Parts: sequence; C-alpha cells; structure tokens
Amino acid sequence: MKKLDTSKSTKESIFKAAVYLFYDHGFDGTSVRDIAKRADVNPATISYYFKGKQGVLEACFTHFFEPYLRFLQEEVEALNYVSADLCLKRAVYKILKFQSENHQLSRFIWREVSIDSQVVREIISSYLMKERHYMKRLFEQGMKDHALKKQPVSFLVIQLKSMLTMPFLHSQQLREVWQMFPQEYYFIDQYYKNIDQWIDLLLVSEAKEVMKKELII
Amino acid sequence: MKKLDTSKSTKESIFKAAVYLFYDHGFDGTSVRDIAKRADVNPATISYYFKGKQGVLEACFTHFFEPYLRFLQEEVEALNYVSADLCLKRAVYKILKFQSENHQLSRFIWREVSIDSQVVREIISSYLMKERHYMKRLFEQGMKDHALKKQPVSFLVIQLKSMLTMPFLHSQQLREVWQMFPQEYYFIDQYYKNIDQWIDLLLVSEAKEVMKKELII
Amino acid sequence: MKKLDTSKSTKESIFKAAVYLFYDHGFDGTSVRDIAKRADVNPATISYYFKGKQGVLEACFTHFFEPYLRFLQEEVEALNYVSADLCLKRAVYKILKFQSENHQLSRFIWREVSIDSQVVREIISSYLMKERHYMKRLFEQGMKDHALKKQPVSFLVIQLKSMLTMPFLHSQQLREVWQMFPQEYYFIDQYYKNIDQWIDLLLVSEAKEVMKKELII
Amino acid sequence: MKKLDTSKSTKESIFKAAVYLFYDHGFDGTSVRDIAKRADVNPATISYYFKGKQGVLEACFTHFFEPYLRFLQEEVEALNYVSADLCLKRAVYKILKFQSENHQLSRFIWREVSIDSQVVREIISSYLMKERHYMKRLFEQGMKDHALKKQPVSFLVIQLKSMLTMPFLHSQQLREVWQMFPQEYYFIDQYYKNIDQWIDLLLVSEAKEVMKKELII
DNA sequence: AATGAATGAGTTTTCATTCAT
DNA sequence: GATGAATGAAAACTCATTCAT
Repeated sequence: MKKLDTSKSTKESIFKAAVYLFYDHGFDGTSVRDIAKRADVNPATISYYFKGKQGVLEACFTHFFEPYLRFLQEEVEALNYVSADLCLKRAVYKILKFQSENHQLSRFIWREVSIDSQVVREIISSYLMKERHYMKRLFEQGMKDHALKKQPVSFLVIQLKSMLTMPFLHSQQLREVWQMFPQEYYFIDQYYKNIDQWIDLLLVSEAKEVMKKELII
Repeated sequence: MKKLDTSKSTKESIFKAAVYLFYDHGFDGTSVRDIAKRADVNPATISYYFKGKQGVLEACFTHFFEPYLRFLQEEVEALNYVSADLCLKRAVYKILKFQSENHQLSRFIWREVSIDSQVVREIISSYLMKERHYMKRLFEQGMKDHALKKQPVSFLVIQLKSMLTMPFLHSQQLREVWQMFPQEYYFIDQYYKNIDQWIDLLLVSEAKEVMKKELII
Repeated sequence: MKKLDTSKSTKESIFKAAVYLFYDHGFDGTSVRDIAKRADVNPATISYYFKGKQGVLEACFTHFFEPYLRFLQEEVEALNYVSADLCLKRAVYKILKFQSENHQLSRFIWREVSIDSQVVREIISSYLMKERHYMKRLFEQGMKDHALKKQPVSFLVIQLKSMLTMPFLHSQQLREVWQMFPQEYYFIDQYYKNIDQWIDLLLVSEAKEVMKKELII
Repeated sequence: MKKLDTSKSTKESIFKAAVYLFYDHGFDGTSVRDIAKRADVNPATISYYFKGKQGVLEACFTHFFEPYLRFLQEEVEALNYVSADLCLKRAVYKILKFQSENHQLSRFIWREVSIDSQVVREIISSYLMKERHYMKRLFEQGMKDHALKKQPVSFLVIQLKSMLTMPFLHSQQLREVWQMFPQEYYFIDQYYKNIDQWIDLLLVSEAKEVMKKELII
C-alpha cells in the first residue's frame, strides 16, 4: 500500500494531481478526496501540506502567475534596449510557450479567474493589476516610440489577451471540434505566426513606415 | 404562504436566479438552495420544474445556443445573396449584441464549456459541431468568391472566436481592471469596430483588390 | 392525455397499481408517485380517493383479510355438520385457491405483516386474533370429536400457517430457484395434496382409527 | 466529543443497530439517521464504514448466509459417513438454532428476500442457488440410499423451508398471538420435535422399513 | 511525515400531502 | 371527479477538515 518510489515528493504529486483534476472538472467540481485518490495519498495529507483545499488553489495561482508576470516584466525592462514591437512579440511568444508547456494549469487558471469567488479574487486581483501595468507599458512605450500605431490601448490589450488565452482555455474544444492541439509544440509556432501577423497589420506596419519616413527626413 | 404576485412565472424566475448565480459562482459553486433562495421558492420547486439541477443547466445551454446558432445560420443562408465578408461581419455584430444583452448567460456558458463534465459535453458537442459547420461555411464561401483572402480557416476561426467570447467570459476582469463594460450598448459598437478592422486587414483587403483587378480585366 | 376508457373506475385502477407495486417493492419501497404513474393518474388523485398512502394500505388489508377470514368462518360454522378434518382440509383448499388467485396481494400482505410499523399492527392485530380464534376452533373441535389426534395446537397451527403462506410469500424464489409457479392453478392442486398428506399423517390417521374403534364398540 | 469507550468497535455497533432496526421496520422503513442515532454515531460514519446504506444491507446478507450455507454444506459432506435422514435432521437443528440465536437478523433476511429490489436479488440469487443445491443433495442422496421415501423433492423442500423460516419471519405474530417465543432456547427444542416428526412421517418411516426388509433379506 | 477514524455542515433529491381550481 | 402547482420535511450522501497517533 505504501508508495515505493517517493522520489517525487508527496507535495509535488499532490499538486500535479490537483492541477489535472482542476483542469478537467474545475475547482468546485473537484474534491480533496479525488485529489488524494489520484495522488495516492490520504486526504489528510493534503491538509497537512497545503493547509486545506484553498491552499492548493493558491499554490496553483502562484505557479502560474509568477512565471507569467516575469515574462512580461522581462520584456518591459527590455523596452530600454529593444524596439517595442519586438518586445511585444517576444512576450507573446514566451507566454504562448509557457502556456503550452503548462496547458492544464493554464486552462484551469483562466477559467477560474472568471469566477466570482471572493477568495479567488483576493488572490488574483494583484496579479491582474500587475499584468495590466506591464501590458500597458508594452503598448504605450511602443506608441511613444512610433514603433506602434497610435490607438486606444484597452481594446488592443483585450484582443491580444483573448488570443493568448483562448486556445488554452478552450483547448478541449479545439481538440475535439477543430482537431488542433494546443499542447503540441508545433501548434504554438503556427499560432504565434497568426498573432504576429495581427500585430504587424493592426499595430506596426504603418507606424514603422511613419518612422521610416521620419528617419528619412 | 402562497405567492401573491406570480406575474412572472415561477419557472422563469428560477431560471433567472440560476443564470445569475451560475454566472457569478459557476455551476458547481452554486447550490440548488442558493437558487431557490434567490428565486424565493422552495428548493423542491426547482426539481419540480427542471427535474433537478442538471435540468437547469440544460435549459441554460438551450437558451444560449439556440439563438446563437440561429444568427450564424441566417448569415450562412444569406451567403447566396450577399457578399461573404458582409455576412461574416453581420454575424459578428449579431453575436456581440446577443451576448451583450445576455452577458451573464454568455459568461457562464463559455466558462462551463471548458469543463470536462461528461454530461455537459454530451449536451454541448452537437451545438459546437453546428457552430463549426456554419463558421467554416462563412469563411470558405468567402474565399471561394474571392471576397476573403485565401488562408487556412481553422486559425482564423479560433482567433475570431477568441475575440467574440473573451470580453464576456472575462467581463469582470474587464470591468475591474480595464474599466470596460461589455454589457453596455456602446461597448459592443466600439468593440465591433475592432473586429471589423481585424476582418478587413487580415481577410478582406487583398481579396477585394484582387477581385477589383479581375473585374477590370 | 385523458383516459378514454374509464370503464374500470379510477379508484380500482389505483388499487391495482398499488397492489402490484407493493408486491414488488414493498410498502415503504413504493411511492405514491410510482402508484400514480402506473395507474396513469395524478398523485393528488390517490389522496383524493384513499386519503393518503396509509389509506391504500388499509384497503389492501381489508381486501385480503375479509375473504380470508370468511373462509375460515364458513368452515368453523360447518363444524356442526361436517367432520373437523374435512372442514380443515376445505379451509386449507379455499385459502390456497384464494391466495393463488390473489398472489400479488398475498405476498405483500404476509410480508408486511412481519413489519413492526405501529400503524400496520393496529390494523392487523384484530384480524390475526380472529384468525387465531377460527384456527383453534378448527383444531380443537376436531380433537374433541376425535377426528384429530390430540396434541398441542399451537405448534400445529404454526406449521400449517407456514405451509399456507410460504409459497406465496416467497413466490419469486419458488419461480426462479425451484421452477414452481404458485399463481398457476395446477400448483395449488399439487401443493394441496402435500398439505393433505401432512394433515392425514400428523393429525388424522390415528384419530380416525381411534374413532373407528370407538364406533365399532 | 470523542467516544471514550470504543470497546465494541464502531463498525460492529453500527451493524447491530442496523440489524435491530431492519428487523423491526424493514430496510426501506429504516433511515441511516435512525441507525446512526441508535448506534450513537454520526450518520456520516455509516457511509464511512459501509459505503452507504446498501453496504449495510450487503453485510447483513453475508452475516446470515455464510453460516447458514456452511451448516448445509457440512451435512452434505457428512452424507458420505452418516445416513441421510440423520444428516437432514442435524441440518434442520443447526439452522433452527442459528436462527434462534440470530432471530432479528433471520426475520429481516427472510422478509427482505421477498422484495424485488434489483440490488437485493443480485446479492441473494447466488446464495439461494447454493441453498437449492445442498437441499436437493440432502434429499436425493437420502432417497438413493433408501433412507428417505421416494417422492418429488421440490414440494418437500418448499414445505421444509416454510417450517424453517416461518417462526422467525413471523416471530412477532407468534409472540403476540400465539404466546410462543422463537428466540427462547426451549422453543427450538420443541419446534424441532415437530419437524422431526414431519420428517419421520412423510419421509423416513416407510423408507426405513423398506430398508429393514431389504436388510433382512 | 503521514494517516485512519470520525464528524458537522451542507449537498441534491424525493416524498406525501395540500390547496385552489 | 380530478388535477397542476407548490411545499415542508426528510431522505441518502458527500465534503473538507480535525485530531490522536
């Protein structure tokens, strides 16, 4: 009955089990006993390590948002040395790759974000405010530098965020209805190209031309 | 003990209460008792009318997908008389408007669609297959008529669907983080322009030019 | 939706449905809605006619015990004119036949009799006291007349009652395990012979011989 | 809040409480809350140990049929060394004694056996088939050895089973109407004599006589 | 470090019944 | 005579958590 191979720490295996089940059935649709069974541990062990179901949820958010925000932050910092459109594109690519590599966690996070549980919101709101800050910087700096076409930022960010999250949020729909597989490495390469094109068409092209003209003069 | 004002039918008021609570807390996060309390009826009444919590869920899906698919179907049928890019845009507008008017239901639906409850999927899959069919028709007919630029359809549909659903799915994030209000009538007008622009840039422009050239010759 | 043929009164069809379901699933295992569905009436109708589930139960007991006790009573009265062993045998036969013709009701009654519901017992106890009275008379008169061998009555009655009720109480077991069919007319003929033999061997034979001797002298 | 005296294991005390209540009110007439209250535990504890009300029922069947069938099996095996009529009688006595010592369980079992719950039947049918097998062996071997009179087995078994179960099934009727007490040790001794007599008269006597004659010759 | 026993609170659903019509 | 709407009560069960070990 005892686990023979405890190479992977108990805590980690609980986390993995939780992510998988949250991904499939949602937070409210998953019971600690489900997690315990899948991780092959006693339910009490989960409370022991995570101090309750809530704690597992918080761990999930941390595991997602910390890398996610780091990618944005890196590119915002790079704005000082690299043109904004490039930074934006690199951020997009990193985020797509990260989500693809953690597609279960991603789907779960973006779904749960849309639930009005008071607890979730307390955890999340600061993350989202940071995201907003970085996103805005990326776009606004670009416009200031004429790397990006001037236009209201909000709608653009919404559109971009839509495209960044949707394939992972509705991954199963993509798989079953559209035969696309967001967790495969080649998917993000292709999908990235589409967003790249979107950035070029809506944001960059004219701006760059304007910039070129200005440079000529 | 009896209700005096049964102007709005009991069944309807249960449905409304359910939609609101599902929208806020998700299906699994909402109890029958919550719904009953909000609709000011006895919990048993819900089973009486909907034959269980499940039944309420099914009613939600029906209420959403039946109009939703009708809009798509209408425009697919219009393809015979009207240019594809226009049909596409009209479908987009109708869907945005419908979702805006039913933003609670919309958010809930698109969130729940991403949950792997076996029951949900049985209900949903046929709806989604129909959606796929109509969407493909709209794009492919357009390309055949040279109204739309030739390119792989799947990624376009995914992008479009992203943009159509996301503002409603993450409405609360939009409100709290971005001060945008998807349920307001002016939002969709503005947001529609962005998608319109996306269609023009990514899909139409060149195709129409090609068409013009062909017409000249 | 309305019943076309109301030839058989609603009340009767409710009763029939109830007997069938009680027979199969027991009183507590049957809901008024089950009965209503089977009788194709509204559940309220049952309360209307029988004044509640309880009332249906009482009707069942009446329908069973009134004929049942009448058969016993008839033979007790016949004791004045006919020899006791014959009366006993005739009672046995009548009861077997009656139960065979009402095997569903019989099974249900004998099962329910063994349940300590306070309500059931109030209804039943007077019936059972009457049964005891008649049974004792049948045996004791027989012994007084030397038609039956003298011996403690109680055990005999218990044995007889066992044999009278068991095939109907465990009818389904008889069917499935022993391929015997207590509701078929030929079954009771055969089964009667066995009880007849039992009566002859345990009760009559010696007594009759004694009687014969007495008559001779 | 914790129980101080867990001398009798919790599981066992739940089982005892359940048997008592099932005996009195039947399975469907007993709620888990009733059991929990009687066993002085939390209702959830019952699901914890028995995995639901159903599980308690199954435990009851096991506790009854395993010894019951063992007694039969023992005597069937003894057929090789001991005359069939003796084996039969010993089986009868063992079963009577066992039922007397477990009269609550016995009554409940024989009553519930007569209910057409699909679940009950799945559990039971294999037990009953085994019972049939042993019973037939006991009778048929006896007839082959001329220890028992030749005659159709089925009816005999039915009669025997009737007499074996009835006093326990209708124990309360026996007590209240006939002032007999099947759970008292002296009852089974007396009752056994009656069955013994039945066996001798219907089955053995002639056969033994035949056998004696054969031995003489 | 990890668990088995046990629970209080809460889940959905079913039940028998009532009452206006 | 018969019913549809509605319900209070109770059913079985599940849940996250605790605590002694």
